[in-house]
Amino acid sequence: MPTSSSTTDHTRAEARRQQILCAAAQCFREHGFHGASIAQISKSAGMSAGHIYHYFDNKEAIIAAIVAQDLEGLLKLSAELRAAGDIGQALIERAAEGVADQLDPATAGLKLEIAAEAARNPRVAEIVREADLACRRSLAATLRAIRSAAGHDDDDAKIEGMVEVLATLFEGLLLRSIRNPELDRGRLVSGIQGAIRSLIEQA
Amino acid sequence: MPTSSSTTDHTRAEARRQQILCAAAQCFREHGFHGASIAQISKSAGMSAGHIYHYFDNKEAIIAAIVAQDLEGLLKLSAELRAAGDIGQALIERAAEGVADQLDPATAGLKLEIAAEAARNPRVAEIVREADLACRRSLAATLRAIRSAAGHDDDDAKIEGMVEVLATLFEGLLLRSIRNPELDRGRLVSGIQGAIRSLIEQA
DNA sequence: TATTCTAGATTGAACGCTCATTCTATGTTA
DNA sequence: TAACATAGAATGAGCGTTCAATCTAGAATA
Repeated sequence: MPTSSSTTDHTRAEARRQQILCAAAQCFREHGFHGASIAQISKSAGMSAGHIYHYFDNKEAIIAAIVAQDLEGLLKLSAELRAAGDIGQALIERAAEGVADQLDPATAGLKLEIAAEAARNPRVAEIVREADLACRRSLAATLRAIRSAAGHDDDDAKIEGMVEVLATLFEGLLLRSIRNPELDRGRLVSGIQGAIRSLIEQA
Repeated sequence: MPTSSSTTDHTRAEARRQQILCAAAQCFREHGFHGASIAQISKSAGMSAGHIYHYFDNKEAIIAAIVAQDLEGLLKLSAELRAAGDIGQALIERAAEGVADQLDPATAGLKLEIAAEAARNPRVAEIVREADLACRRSLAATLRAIRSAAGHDDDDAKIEGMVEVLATLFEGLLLRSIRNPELDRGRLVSGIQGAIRSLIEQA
């Protein structure tokens, strides 16, 4: 049964790859992309350092895979949002979850690391910008639906501006959780919700 | 004249220190805290690697000094704001400058690097959080003045919530400039100004 | 003024270590 | 047996850091 055996191999290899990515994500979170070593990652993944190179060409490829994996979650979330029934209500309700998510210091650290790396590594920048573009498109469609349901007729530029402000708001949370870890999360959630509401209800 | 000679020495040493910090900031911007080496920094500063250790105990001390220096600018800006005549108007006007500043990719990269480092390095985290606290206090006093001039009587928690939303908005810009470098800056400025206006005019 | 003294500025080589990566050899499985 | 999985040692480069040796320029001395 050659098909099944090849499938098994593929599955096993894929599992091993995932194991490396998981270990790498943890190491990157703890020490940063350049602070984490292959030795640390391999130890955390339970295999030899050399063996890592059976699955990834080099360290940068691991970084790129982590970045891509992290941004996939972002795309999935924005797609879910667009599929909701009452989109306007969903946007504000899901905002609460989204805010809580962004305020988790464990994930925030890695996301900031990714952004900082994107500022100097063109390979990472490309991945990040591609995901951002897809996310903005999805969010723009969502906002357009909300606005036209409320009787507004906006041009593209206006919608794009609203998307940027919304994105700014969400991404700022990543820094807040680190700069002020004792912040009142509940109050911040309702503050953000208020800001979103007045954003989408503006003239 | 022993006093003058000692002063000269002190000035020279301080200049040399600053020279190192300037070179380090550039290297950190280009390669990150852990990607930049002492050899690179010393070369960029025009001195030997060993000589750096006359001015700083180790690499982490350089990082800490860069962080402290970067955050000083933040504190200065928030102090200036509080000293303005019509504070409310000043806040919105200065926001334009502030947004443009945050959107400069050269500085944004270093600031994100600092935040990411703060997420895992307690020494850096302490510096960052101290500066954030001072900044929030200053901003809270500013907002309180604006609100009470407009006839609102807010409790501390409400003001703190507004401060957090404002901070979230500004800090989000650091990520936007990297994730979407072609964004329409003019439109984003007015979008942010609108959000600030409705934030400080809320019920 | 000419000479010596001195203390800080500065260098460049050297240290021990860790890095990312490669290579070789040995299991393992089908 | 053939192909893949895995380990672990080896490699050369680069790391942060130290240190003994020089340079420099002003102070003290004569």
